[in-house]
Amino acid sequence: MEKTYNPSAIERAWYDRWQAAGLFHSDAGRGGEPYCIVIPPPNVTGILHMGHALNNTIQDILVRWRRMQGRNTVWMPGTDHAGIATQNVVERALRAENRTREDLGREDFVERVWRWRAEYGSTIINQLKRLGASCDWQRERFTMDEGLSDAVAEVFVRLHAKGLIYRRNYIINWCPRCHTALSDEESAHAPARGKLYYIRYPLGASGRRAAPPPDYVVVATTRPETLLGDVAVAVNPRDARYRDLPGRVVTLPVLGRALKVIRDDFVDPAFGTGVVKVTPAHDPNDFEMGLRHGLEPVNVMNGDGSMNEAAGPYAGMDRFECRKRILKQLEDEGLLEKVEDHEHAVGHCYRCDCVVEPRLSLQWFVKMKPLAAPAIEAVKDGRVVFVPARWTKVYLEWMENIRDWCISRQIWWGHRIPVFTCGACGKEWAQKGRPETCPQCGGGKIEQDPDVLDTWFSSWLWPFSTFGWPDDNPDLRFYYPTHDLVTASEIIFFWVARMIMAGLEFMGDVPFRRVYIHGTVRDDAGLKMSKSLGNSIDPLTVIDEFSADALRFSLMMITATGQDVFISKQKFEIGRNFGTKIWNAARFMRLQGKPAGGPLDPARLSADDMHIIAKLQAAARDCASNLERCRLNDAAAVLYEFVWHQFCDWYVEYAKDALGGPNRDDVLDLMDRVLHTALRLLHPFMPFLTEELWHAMGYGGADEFIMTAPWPDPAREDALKLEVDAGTVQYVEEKHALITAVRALRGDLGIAPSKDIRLYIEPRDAKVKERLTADAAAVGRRLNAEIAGLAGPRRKKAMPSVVCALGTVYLPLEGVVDAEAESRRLSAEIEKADKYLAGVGRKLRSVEFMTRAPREVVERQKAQREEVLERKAKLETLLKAVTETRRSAAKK
RNA sequence: GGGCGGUUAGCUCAAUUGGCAGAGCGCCAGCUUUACACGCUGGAUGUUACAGGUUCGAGUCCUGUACCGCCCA
Repeated sequence: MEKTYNPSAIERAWYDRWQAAGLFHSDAGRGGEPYCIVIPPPNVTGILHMGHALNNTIQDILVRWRRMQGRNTVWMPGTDHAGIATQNVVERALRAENRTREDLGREDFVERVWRWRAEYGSTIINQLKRLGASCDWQRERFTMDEGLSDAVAEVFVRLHAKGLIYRRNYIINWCPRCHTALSDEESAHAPARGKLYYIRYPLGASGRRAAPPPDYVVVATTRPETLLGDVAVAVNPRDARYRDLPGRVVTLPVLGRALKVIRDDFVDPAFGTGVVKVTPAHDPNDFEMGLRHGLEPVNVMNGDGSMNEAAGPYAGMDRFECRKRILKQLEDEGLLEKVEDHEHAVGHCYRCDCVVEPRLSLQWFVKMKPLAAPAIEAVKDGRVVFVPARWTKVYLEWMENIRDWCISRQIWWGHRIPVFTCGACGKEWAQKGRPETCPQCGGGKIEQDPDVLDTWFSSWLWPFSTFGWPDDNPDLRFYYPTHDLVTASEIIFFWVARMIMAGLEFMGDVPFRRVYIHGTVRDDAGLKMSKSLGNSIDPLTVIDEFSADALRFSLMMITATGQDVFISKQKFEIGRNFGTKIWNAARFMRLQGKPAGGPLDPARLSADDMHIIAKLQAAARDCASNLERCRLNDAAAVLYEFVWHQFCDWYVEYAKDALGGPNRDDVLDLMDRVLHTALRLLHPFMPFLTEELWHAMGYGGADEFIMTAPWPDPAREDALKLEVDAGTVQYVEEKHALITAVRALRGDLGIAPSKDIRLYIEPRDAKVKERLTADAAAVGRRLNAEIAGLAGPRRKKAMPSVVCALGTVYLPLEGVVDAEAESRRLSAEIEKADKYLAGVGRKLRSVEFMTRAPREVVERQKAQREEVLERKAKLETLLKAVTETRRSAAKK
């Protein structure tokens, strides 16, 4: 075995062997208790980033743990077709050839996307394999697969039949670059520093005499180019300033159109001047206002963000250029009163970050309220649980204010909307598959709706479409509902909420029982990692540099449950160093030879043996309970503490002595049992290293794997079920404290670590004396000292000493003692004790504390006071000896 | 504007039901100690953001303030 673990070749080899042995595959026919996770399908155009690494490490840990527990475990993998993103990628490639998708035509373009997918679509899947993800790859699905497409059509037809899908001319979010409608969720609001333009709209003729100057009203807007689509101006009915305005007519600048003045509660008198322009085709609120007042919208923009014929002189111009020109014209005509800085939220396309344009168009929608109601219930009554629980509120808030879902997209890559129109009779209907003839008139000239569906319209079916729905089949019955869903908060509305709705609607049951929402990966400065910021750390680079195990373990150590995680390269040293530590502990054991084996004989166990067994039991228990609660960082920390600090720092060091004595075989055996158990506890976190060591240590045959070894079970394993005496454990802890204290004293006194010294221990009582007698040699070696006596020194004159729980330790260092320093040290200790006693004394003298605090708390305080009093007395005795020594020295 | 989260050691974060605040990293000192310098030993470091309140007792519960972040409108 090498001095340091060399992971790269080893990791690839084990992953291949696991796959070859079929260990990732689950078969419903095998029965048992299922455990199922469906992967949040990564975008087929995606490459692995730290968010994926975190998300999938968590899932893999849960899955590997359940698999070892014997559950029939499946982790369903796959990718989604990412309609807009994938289309963009392929269009970009076409552009390089100076071609457009229109040049190719719809059929050839879609064919071209499939070819792209065949070539590049498995990049992220292969990267997940490098991470160690134990997905059931035989089941890998893609949202455009035949089966999943069938599920999409089935769902559309069912909802359409129920009246839950409708088509409507409505204001939606339009991305002028991707050239399609977006759902509200896909338009991400980002604060933008814009301007607020105050524009004069001349007052026109009304029934009455013209008003005295000024003969205009001032309207404030952030988007002056949309004034071309104005059909009215509005004021709040309670706004006293404009009581006389409604009923009059104003003239739209630039185009000279006559506009009504309407009164509407929506208008905020505090915004701008209190007079707003009403542009129903280009603003959602104006659209609603338009409906209330029967105004005919005027659409002034094309799908690509250029102005259309309704924009008059500005037709054909880009929207931002148009803004500039209009402002120039207004200024020239003296209609631009002023311009203010104005910060406001602007929608951006979540795929291309382009500024989203609210646009009136004919789109398909899903009516959400009826679907939301049961999904709200499912979370309220605990059928679906969020971890951490605070997300419940976020979910419910959104669900209770849910708006209809715009599902049509004006792109080509995706599931085509299964709605058909007869060219002969005009009949429109939804159905699966391609109809030959019109069901009404029998005509054969049939047109399919050109639009495709939102990608999330297939993702929301993922927990059951991947198992073959709508066909009723054994897999679906066995694995559904799944157990845990692991995802990030960004996706709660997009995906989690919709899956719960779909599961209840189409399966009649929730899609999963628990949703674990983990944090966002950020860089060291707290910024979200993103390609555009250039602050991302590539997980593959980390794997190359530190190993997948190091990446996984480090991520878990630093990611507090549900909190955001701050990452720098340096953080991955945690996992790498830990891996090397384990590797070397195992290497040490191997150098010592193999144990004989056989059952554990409690009669042959020393106090240290008992102690490490107790710690192992606690680690196994705490690890499992933390995994149970999704507290993966706590589980990782428990294992780190146990392996490094309990096992390596204390037990292996103890073993170094015991190996030279009569208990050699017992110690070899126990170290082996501990490592054997610890490796299994660690396997979900560090699958590769543990598998490698499992075989290197000979814990399984060539065709056996730690991956499928049983999870440590306290009911079945010798060391785990052994009952350990609490007094023995306490004794060892106190012994460790004594060793640490004496080491510190040596350090204080500047005694070189290599210098052999003698020391006396005056034990607390006979029982401790008996135990220390057996341990004297071992304690001495830990301190590089000889225990010269266990009755205290013969002459109690001044010498460096330290008071411990087990007793007082004396270092007889004739002539070396600096009496003054020793006196200072002891005084400081006494002072500390006094400070503590003062605090406790206050409490114990307080009538309120004594009468109101629970009895155990009072008892604990009393016991602690006794302990500290005793310690103080010992310290005082020591100080007295030092003082006497100093006095006699002074006399000389 | 509404909601949520956060503010604890130099940094990143812990702290079960309220009971004298911990870890990792970093820092300082020492170390060829029978695996490990990706290591070993020891050490220092806190007005728990601020102001009130409840309580025998508050990092923890309540109210308010400030700042940071996220989500929604």
